[in-house]
Amino acid sequence: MKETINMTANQPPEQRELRYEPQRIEEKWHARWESDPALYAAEPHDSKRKKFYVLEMLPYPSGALHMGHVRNYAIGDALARYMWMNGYNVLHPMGWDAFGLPAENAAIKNSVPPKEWTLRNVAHMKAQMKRLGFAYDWSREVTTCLPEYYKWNQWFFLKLYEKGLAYRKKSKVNWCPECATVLANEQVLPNGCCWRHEETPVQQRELEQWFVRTTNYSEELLAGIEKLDGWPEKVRTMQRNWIGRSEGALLDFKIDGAVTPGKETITVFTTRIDTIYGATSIQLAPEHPAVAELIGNDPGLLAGVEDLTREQARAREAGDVAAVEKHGVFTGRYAINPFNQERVPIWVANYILMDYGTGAIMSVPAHDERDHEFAQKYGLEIRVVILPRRTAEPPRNGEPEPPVLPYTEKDSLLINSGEYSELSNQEAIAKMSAYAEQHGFGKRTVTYRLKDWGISRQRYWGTPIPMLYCEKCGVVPVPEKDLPVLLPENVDITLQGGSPLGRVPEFVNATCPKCGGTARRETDTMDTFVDSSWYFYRYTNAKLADRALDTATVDYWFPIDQYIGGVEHAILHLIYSRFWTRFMRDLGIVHNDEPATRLFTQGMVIKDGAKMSKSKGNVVSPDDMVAQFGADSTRVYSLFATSPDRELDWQEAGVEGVHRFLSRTYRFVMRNGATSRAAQNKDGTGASARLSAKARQIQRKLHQTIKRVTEDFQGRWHFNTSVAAVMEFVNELYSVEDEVVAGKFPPALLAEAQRNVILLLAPFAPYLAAELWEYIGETEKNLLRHPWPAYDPALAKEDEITFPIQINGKLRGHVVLPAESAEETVRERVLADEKVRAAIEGKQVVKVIVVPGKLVNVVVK
RNA sequence: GCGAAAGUGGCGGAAUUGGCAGACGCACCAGACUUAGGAUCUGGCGGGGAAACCCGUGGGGGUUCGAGUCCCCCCUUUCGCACCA
Repeated sequence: MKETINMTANQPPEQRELRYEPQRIEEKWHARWESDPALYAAEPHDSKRKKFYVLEMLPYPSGALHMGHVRNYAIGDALARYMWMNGYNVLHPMGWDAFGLPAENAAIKNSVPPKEWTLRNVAHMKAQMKRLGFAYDWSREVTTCLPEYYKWNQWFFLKLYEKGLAYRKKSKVNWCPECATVLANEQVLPNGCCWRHEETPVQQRELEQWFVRTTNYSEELLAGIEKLDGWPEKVRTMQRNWIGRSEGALLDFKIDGAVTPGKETITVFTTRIDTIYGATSIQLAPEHPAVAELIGNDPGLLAGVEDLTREQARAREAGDVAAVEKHGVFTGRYAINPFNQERVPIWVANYILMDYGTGAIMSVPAHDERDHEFAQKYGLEIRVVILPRRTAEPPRNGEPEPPVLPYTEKDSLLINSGEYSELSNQEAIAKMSAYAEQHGFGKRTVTYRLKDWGISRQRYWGTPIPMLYCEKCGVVPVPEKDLPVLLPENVDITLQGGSPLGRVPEFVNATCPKCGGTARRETDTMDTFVDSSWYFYRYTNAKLADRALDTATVDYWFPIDQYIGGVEHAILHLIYSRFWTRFMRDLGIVHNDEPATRLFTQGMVIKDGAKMSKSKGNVVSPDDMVAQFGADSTRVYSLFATSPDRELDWQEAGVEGVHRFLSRTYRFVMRNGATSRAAQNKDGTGASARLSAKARQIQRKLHQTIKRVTEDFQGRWHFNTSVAAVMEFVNELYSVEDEVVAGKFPPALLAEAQRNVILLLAPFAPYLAAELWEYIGETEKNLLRHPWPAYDPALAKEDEITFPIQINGKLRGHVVLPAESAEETVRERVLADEKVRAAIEGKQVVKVIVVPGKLVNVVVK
């Protein structure tokens, strides 16, 4: 007999208690957990236990958590709790990426000081996180906008400067008019727009800025990617592309005819020196310095080049650079190919970029698609100089033109290349490079796409760059003892007129520490990506006052065992962090090369097929979900809807479904937990011989469930199937509830089943788990200190197997046999089966395929 | 254009090694209990067919006793890269 659950208030109290009320349960436990801050604290670094550092990317305190955050933290929290239960000393911290533009924009709009606005948001979001039940060690909280943190940004900057890794230069920089500040290359989207303002094209400005020499580590950052086998291949590829290494040679072409002394040559960069006999022109970027020299004052040519410059700029803004039609202007001048002394025309073309290589190329139309397109358009000669060995024959007249291919295969062969003909492409590159070096017109080189990191920002809400400009001594660093350079408060923030700090005389006017004379303070602040490049080290000892970090503590915790965040940081944050780790290693304060051994990038949360956004009106607020269904349901749904690496389409009905499942679990334990409590004998596993078939089935299913959930944690993190497995088991428990109520079910097994359901749910639904754990009378109050359940493979094993029987590969029936049946027995039993005999009547059995434990296929003719 | 991932019921998704396609959940349908049901419980639920059966994992070929899974060709979607010389 089943009890009826009634929602109305006039029901007997014992029935009302069966109603799952997440608000009541979660508020109760929330209060208890609040009063015990040590609950989720990691042990100190001299702990003998094995450590596990699980980290989720710290949020920007924009005002409120969104579902993407919830999902990210639900994944990390499940893992952290699982590792705790597996006996690890777990570090699971959280902090705030608290400097940045939105605070300033809010200040302008609502006249709230950025600090106030930020800290208020931090307080609110922290409360949200706690309400969601995430198990963070708040004693290690890091807030990057506080002097106790940014002081160390400044200290690191001084070290960068000291080591020659920070320098100041005037150069063209990316300027976002909307942000009213400079952006690093990494912060410009592929379409040439700002990473924050996805539709605002970035402009170029000439400014004097601080740069960090990330390129000193280009080679190492690239090589290191190979060892990061715990990172998604996608992220590794993106980083490889971003660093963009290419090996090649610089070659000087002499300009034919009269030129200004000192400007006699044009240097090209090529990765294919072996094709130089096929070079039939030189192509310059419109902004190449030699252009003025070559075209002089010719008004037609000047106008032509101007057009090319404009086309390039327009293409960059349109974001579809490769699709722009190639276009060029012949300068009327020639250069000399240093290998065969041939005169080749010099052109200016819109497809040549000034900021890669040297801004000049040798054009080989037969072996480069772009050059080919250009040459065809302007009727330039296309000369084949390399072919695969098998077809190493020049094309004859009347034959179709050979395909334009780069031909880099080992068995390729040069033709029409003087003394280098008959060499393979690799041999030719080696010999020709050596020849060029010997004769002083070229050298081997490696080019990278990665540029130095421009970190100056003309904004207020960031770390002040600790530098002074003295009239006498020039650039002078702030002495370490004077750190931090405090960010002044009550600053008038506008988007006009450069850095807001420049308008604060008390800040700007300083004394030179070298000569005691008057000095001017640097008024730019640091890119906020500096803050996030090393914050995870600070967690290991967040309160340390005299140093950025303690090396011994970092050595214990690092590298991070599992880093979890969005793929949108694949380049920006994750390249800067990798750089910063190496910089700190070379300072001798850390000993790891990489910050994190494993990286997991979770999928986006979308709704109705689109990214959640205010403008689309499809934003789901975590607060609403918690109010309606509770934190546990919200969290479990975010894991159950799909696997964590995939895009998640938020469906409220799905949250309801999860809520229903948790209710069912709650009700089952509330009804039957007392039996459990009474069962003092907790060894439910030993008595299998005496169990009824039904009880044995529950026991088997229990062990299978533990196995499935455990394997999901150890493998692919498909928590959707973990949750499904527990659902199946709870359904199974319901199927024997009649027996349970009638007292016919073994109490020890029932107790074991309920205990393990709670333990299996603990990483996903911590509130419900705590409530039920207490209810069944468990004494170890902190579930995280309770060992993760182990399964017994023998008990998980099926005694009997229902073999699917196929005839010629089509399913025709089933035969139930003991699991251990010998192949021969299976064959006999199957062929003796009535249905099988009927189906093969009058046919010849060719063979019988028995797949042990799986299925049987009878092949007949 | 190049590269990667994906394509399975009305929907979200299961099915690590080739072995019962559609677990689990949502929605839907029927029933039970109810004054009531947006609660709960029971059952059903890929398509066709009265049934036996037949068809079914984007499309087309192939390998195999057996293919969602492996191979070849094509289509679509998403993401990343994109005059990088």
